Amino acid sequence: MESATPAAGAKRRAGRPPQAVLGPDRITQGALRLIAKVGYKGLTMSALAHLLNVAPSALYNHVSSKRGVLLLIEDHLMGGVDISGFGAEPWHEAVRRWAWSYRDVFARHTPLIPVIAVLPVTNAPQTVKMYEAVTAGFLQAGWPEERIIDAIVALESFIFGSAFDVTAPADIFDSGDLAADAPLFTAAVRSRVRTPSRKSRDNSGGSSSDSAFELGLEVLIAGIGVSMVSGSGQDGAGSNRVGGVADAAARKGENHGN
Amino acid sequence: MESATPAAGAKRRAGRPPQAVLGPDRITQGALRLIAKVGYKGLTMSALAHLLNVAPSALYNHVSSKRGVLLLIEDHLMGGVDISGFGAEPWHEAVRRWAWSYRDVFARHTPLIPVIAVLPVTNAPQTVKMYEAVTAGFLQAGWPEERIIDAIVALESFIFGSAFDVTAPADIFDSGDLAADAPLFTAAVRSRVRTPSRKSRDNSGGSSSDSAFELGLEVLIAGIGVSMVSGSGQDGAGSNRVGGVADAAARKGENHGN
DNA sequence: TAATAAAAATGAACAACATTCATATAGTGC
DNA sequence: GCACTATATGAATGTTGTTCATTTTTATTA
Repeated sequence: MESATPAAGAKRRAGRPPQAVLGPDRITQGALRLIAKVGYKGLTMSALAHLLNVAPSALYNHVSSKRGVLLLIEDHLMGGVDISGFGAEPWHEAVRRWAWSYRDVFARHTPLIPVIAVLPVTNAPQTVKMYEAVTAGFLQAGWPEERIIDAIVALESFIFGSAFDVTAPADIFDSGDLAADAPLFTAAVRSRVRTPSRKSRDNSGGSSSDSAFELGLEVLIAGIGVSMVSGSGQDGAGSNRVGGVADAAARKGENHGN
Repeated sequence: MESATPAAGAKRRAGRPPQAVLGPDRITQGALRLIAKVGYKGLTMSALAHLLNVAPSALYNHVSSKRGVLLLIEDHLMGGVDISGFGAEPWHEAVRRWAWSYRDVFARHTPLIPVIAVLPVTNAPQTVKMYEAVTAGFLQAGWPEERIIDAIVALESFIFGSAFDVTAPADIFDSGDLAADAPLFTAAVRSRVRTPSRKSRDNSGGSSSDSAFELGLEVLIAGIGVSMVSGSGQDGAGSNRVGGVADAAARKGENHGN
C-alpha cells in the first residue's frame, strides 16, 4: 500500500498528482507540528510547504493566504476547548472548566488571538459548535437570551487578555531604573503573593498569571451569576443590571469570607 | 530660524548632520502620524523613514529594531490613559475612568497589545507612571498590597481583550451556512440588545462591544470592591476568594448607569 | 590643541517572506 | 472524446526588516 505521505525524499513531477497530497486537514496538522517544533515565528509558508513535502505555491490551491492557514488552526483548536461541563455541571463550574481550558489553549497560540478577535465565525464549524454549547449552558442556567452574547464576549475578552499574560516573562513588572519614581508600585510587585490557584493544586507551584486569572474569572462568574439569579424572578431590577453588586461592597457583614 | 524638520525635498549628504534630525520623540510622532494616515499595516521602517525624510537605516541608530518603534509608541500612548481619577474620586469611579480610557486608547492600537503584554516595563516611564498611579489608588482604597498586582492584571487582561473586540466587524457572529447547526447561538445573537452604555450617553447609539465591556467592567469593579472592603487584612480566607459577591445577589439598587 | 572615540547620517546590499504566474498533469462532467 | 477544473511544480516578483561600509559631525581625552 502507498503511504498517504510519501517518503520525504521522493520527487514529484509537475502537474496534478494521482492522489491529493494536500487538503485542509493535512495543512492544519502540518502547521500544528511546525508550530510545536519552531513556534509561530517559524511558521512560514515555505517551512510549511517543506514539511508537507510540497512547493510553497501549492498551498495556495487550498488557502487564499497565510491568514487562511491561521484560520484552519484556529478552528481546529476550538475543538479542543472543554465544553463538556455545559449541561452536565452547575453553570458556574461549567464556565470555570470552559474558561480555563480556553485560556490554556490560546496561551500557547497567542498569535492567533488578533486573528480570531476580528474574524467572522462563518465557516468555522468547531468555533460555532463551541458557541452553541456555551449558549445552551447559559440558557439552561436561566440567563436571559438577549444578554448572553454580552456575557460571553465579556468572558472571552478576559480570556484572550489573560492568554497573553501567560506568555509574559516573570520580570515583566521590573521597573528597572524607574523604580525610584514608582515606590508604591514597586512595593506592590515585590509583595505580590502567589496564591495557589485552582490549577496549581495538582501541578507544581502556581504561576502569578494563574492567580490573576483565577481572581478575575471568579469575580466574573460570581458577578454574572448575581444578575442571573436575581434577574429572573422576584426582584424586577435584575435583567440588565449588574451594578447592584457595587452597592454590596458596603455590606461587609454577611460575606462568605470568614 | 531653521525648521526642526527641514523641507521634504531637501537632500542631505552622508555623515552626521549638524543638528540631530531624529530622536525618540520625532520617531514616535512620525510613527503616530503614519499610523493615523495608513494604519499599522502601513507602518514600515521604510515608510517611517520616508516620512521623517531620512534613510531607513538611520532609524537603527535610535531603535534596535521595529519592535523598538512600537515600544516608543506604546509608552507614549500610556501617557494618554486617564489616571486623573485616582486620588480624586471614589475608587470605583476612578477605575471606571481609567479602564474606559485605557480600552479606548488601545482599541485604536491593537497591534501593540501582543507587544505590551509580553514586554518588561523597564525604561517605559509613562507606563511605570500609570502603574504607580493605579497602585496608589488601590492602596488608598484599602486594598491589600499583596493582591493589588493581581487585581490590576485581571483588569488589564479584560481591557486588552476588550480592545480587540472593539475592532471586530459587526457581523462577527454571523454563523453563515452553519446557522442551522447552532440554533440557540444564532437566536441569542439575533436577540442581543444594545443597552445604552456609559459611553454612549454623550455619543450616538452604543455599540455592542461597549455594552459587553460595561458588563464585564462593572462586574469586575464590583467583585474586586467586595473583596477589598470585606476581605482586606485580618481574615485569612479573604485572599483568594471572591465568591462573596454571589451572596449579594438579592440586592439591587442604584448605579452609575443612567 | 591635537588626537581619538562616539554618534548619526547615507546608500548599497541581503536574506526571508508572502504571493503570483506560466506550465504541466490528472481527474470530472457533458 | 473533449473541454474544464483541480492541483501540483518551479521560476519570478515586490516588500520588508536589517546590516554594512562609508562619511561627517560632535564629544572626550591626553
